[in-house]
Amino acid sequence: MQTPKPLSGKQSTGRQQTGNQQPEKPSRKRDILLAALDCFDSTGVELTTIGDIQRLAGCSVGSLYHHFHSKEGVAEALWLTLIEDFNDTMLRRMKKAKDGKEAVCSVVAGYVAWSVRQPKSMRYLHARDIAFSPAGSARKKELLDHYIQGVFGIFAPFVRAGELAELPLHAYVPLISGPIESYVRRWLAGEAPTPRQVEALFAQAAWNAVKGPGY
Amino acid sequence: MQTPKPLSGKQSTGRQQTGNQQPEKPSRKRDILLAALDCFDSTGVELTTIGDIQRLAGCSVGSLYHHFHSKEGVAEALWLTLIEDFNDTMLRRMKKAKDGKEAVCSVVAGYVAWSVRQPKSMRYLHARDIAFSPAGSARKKELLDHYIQGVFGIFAPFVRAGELAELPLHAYVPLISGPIESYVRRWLAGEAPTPRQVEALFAQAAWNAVKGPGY
DNA sequence: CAAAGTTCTAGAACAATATTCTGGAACTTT
DNA sequence: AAAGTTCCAGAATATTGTTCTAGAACTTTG
Repeated sequence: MQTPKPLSGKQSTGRQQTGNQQPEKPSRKRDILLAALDCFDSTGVELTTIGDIQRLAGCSVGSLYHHFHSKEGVAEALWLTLIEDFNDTMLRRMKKAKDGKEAVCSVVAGYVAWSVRQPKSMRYLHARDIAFSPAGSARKKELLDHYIQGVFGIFAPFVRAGELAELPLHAYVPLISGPIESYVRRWLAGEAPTPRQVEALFAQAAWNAVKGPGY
Repeated sequence: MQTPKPLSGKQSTGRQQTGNQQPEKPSRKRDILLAALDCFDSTGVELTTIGDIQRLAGCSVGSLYHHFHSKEGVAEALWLTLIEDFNDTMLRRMKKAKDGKEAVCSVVAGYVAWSVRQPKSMRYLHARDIAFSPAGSARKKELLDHYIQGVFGIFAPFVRAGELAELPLHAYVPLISGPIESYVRRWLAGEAPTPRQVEALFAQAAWNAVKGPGY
């Protein structure tokens, strides 16, 4: 039902609507990523064929390869797009926190909220083992650094104030989000009930794990 | 350099040593899995070709397809083999614990020890998104149930004794092993120093998260 | 506003890779 | 020791990823 039209008329060949360069609506490129997520989630990246994506996105092979270098390229771009959205959402949420405990809890709550809102995306972020290209790898590092820096900016004051304990730098994230991450992973695999049930419990545990000596 | 020999002589065609049905040494099948782990770890499952595995294992295509149905079949078998070994190792270790705290700490220590001993294996268990066949899926569930049951058998007494808090069933594992799992994942990705440094800290945090009210 | 340039799309041609198939060797069983 | 089974090799085949050519829609420039 996708592209039975011959290349004669002017129906749907070439660009459709491009006048708008606003944040949302590059359309084709986005369609492809969306379709890819669906395919990858249901079939797995390995078993998903270019044809599957192309068919679901309603585009041609050429179009797909114009926007992305390869199948791995699609997988990579999708991962980077999702992680960027996830990071931004989390940071925005953390910034609203008034004290250390609120900040810690916002991480747990944010993680659950984003996962519940887009389970396929979180499953993809979790499960996917991507062979990053040099460029993709650089972009990934860039995003990671930006996120780390943001988190650091938010939490450092609380550590200085003694609200949070002084721990090895790399210990904070696992201590705070490790449990909920682990739980959500199981939930997404169908092995546990909704994370809403344990959200408060895990937030409290996270706070206990990193709170300062006086609290 | 692998198989330049013609099929004339009697050098290396057919079976080599099969007299021993002991736990270790099915040789060919094992060779293939080992080679696959190396390839998958360095190149990623997607980009690894049958030829790569075959070449590294020093076997023919036919042999590979005799033991496994497909490339995904190799990936699946490898995953199941590794998770089984991991589960057994962990259970054996947990069983030695004399009290609740020892049991909890043994999980963290065991997780680190296994990961340090075979980083490639743990990286594969983590990263790999497998499209399980019906049979593989069943086997996976079987292994999971067996493990859960084992863990339950070990921890239940401590819960009854009040050493461990009474929590939602699915909360224990994430609370205990979530943080170290998360940390090890980062370490394996080259984003954090050796887990030995935080092992004690994380064990303590795990204990705090699940210990009973009186402790 | 027309012409040249650019981006985007389509689908056929091509290349790489996964899988099947045939023949035969080594081992096992009777 | 003969029949049956498991295992292995490599060529043949099928599937799927990627490249290529042509042309449509949009953008820019004179």
